[in-house]
Amino acid sequence: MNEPTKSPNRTPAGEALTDLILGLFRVNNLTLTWGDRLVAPLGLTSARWQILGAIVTAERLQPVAWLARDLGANRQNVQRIVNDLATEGLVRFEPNPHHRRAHLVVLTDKGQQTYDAAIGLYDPRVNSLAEGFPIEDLETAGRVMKALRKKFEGEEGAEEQS
Amino acid sequence: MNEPTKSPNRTPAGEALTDLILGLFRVNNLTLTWGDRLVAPLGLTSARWQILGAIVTAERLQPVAWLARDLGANRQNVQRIVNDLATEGLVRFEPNPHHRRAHLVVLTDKGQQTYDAAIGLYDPRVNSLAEGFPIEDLETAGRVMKALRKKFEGEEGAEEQS
DNA sequence: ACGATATTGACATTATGATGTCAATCAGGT
DNA sequence: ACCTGATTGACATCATAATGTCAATATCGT
Repeated sequence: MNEPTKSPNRTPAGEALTDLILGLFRVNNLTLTWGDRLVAPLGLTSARWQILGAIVTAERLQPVAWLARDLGANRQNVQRIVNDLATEGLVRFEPNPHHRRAHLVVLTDKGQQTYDAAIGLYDPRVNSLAEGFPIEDLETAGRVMKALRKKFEGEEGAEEQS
Repeated sequence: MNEPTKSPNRTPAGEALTDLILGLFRVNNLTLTWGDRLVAPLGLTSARWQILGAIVTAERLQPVAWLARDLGANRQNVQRIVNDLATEGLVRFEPNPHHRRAHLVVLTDKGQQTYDAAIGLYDPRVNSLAEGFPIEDLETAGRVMKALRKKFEGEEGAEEQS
């Protein structure tokens, strides 16, 4: 349809990556609003749902700051959302043996049920969304994301001053 | 490292897409902050840069609302940013032969120079970021994004009431 | 045990994005 | 020419994300 962004001193791979990034921005936004609508009946949002997911998939109980790092999100925003979730009874705090202030975040029964309900809504939708894609393509795209993430996070870590 | 989100009634393709989406969220955020830092010396942000890009790559001059739709962004926010850019002399408005209020957005010389400078900073960085990737993988990932976008936008269009 | 550094939650502020409304304007049909 | 509906920019409001600061606490080295 259109040749979005041409540039003389860009390698073919750089061109392909640029195209990928621009597409990625769009899909990110579309996915978020899609997710928002999907779980809105449960009183969730994409952000809340993501945080619940981080709690569920973590191998051990974690304080808020660790969840934030897992998600690559801001500590303060995660804190705010977790506090909201606690107010609504989806999560609660447990004492942390290793830290007096940094309480551990746990799903309540209601939180677990809500999360399960979200997954229940999500699964059939993502299945149908994935239909028609060669699974290797989805996996390739996933691997590219993981590799890009590593590269970015590597660059960030390399910020040092003499 | 970990098997993020398992679920019994999810197809293998759905599982792969889920993995892709979760990775996509992260890479989106990382890319945006990466871009913000990159063009900050020019007084730009990722968002401003994207809008300048939309103006540049559009085949014809467009009013703000069209740019917003091109970007898949909110009309009002794009309007606000474009107004800011106009205040700073990066873009200006030209009369629209077909509409008295919907002025056309044009890059000023300063705007063009700023955009070129951004590209000048970006190209070498994206080239090195793309190094090590098989170009077919990047292209596959790009195609997946485009296809997903189409699916989402197709779903949205199908919202009708009797 | 002590001191230096890092982490954490609370709080405050700002920046950005999302949503709703309104009047002006335009396009299409009659 | 008129009416209807859609588009557009302006404005207002709210929700969310980002950033900075602080005191409490923990960790590490000595």
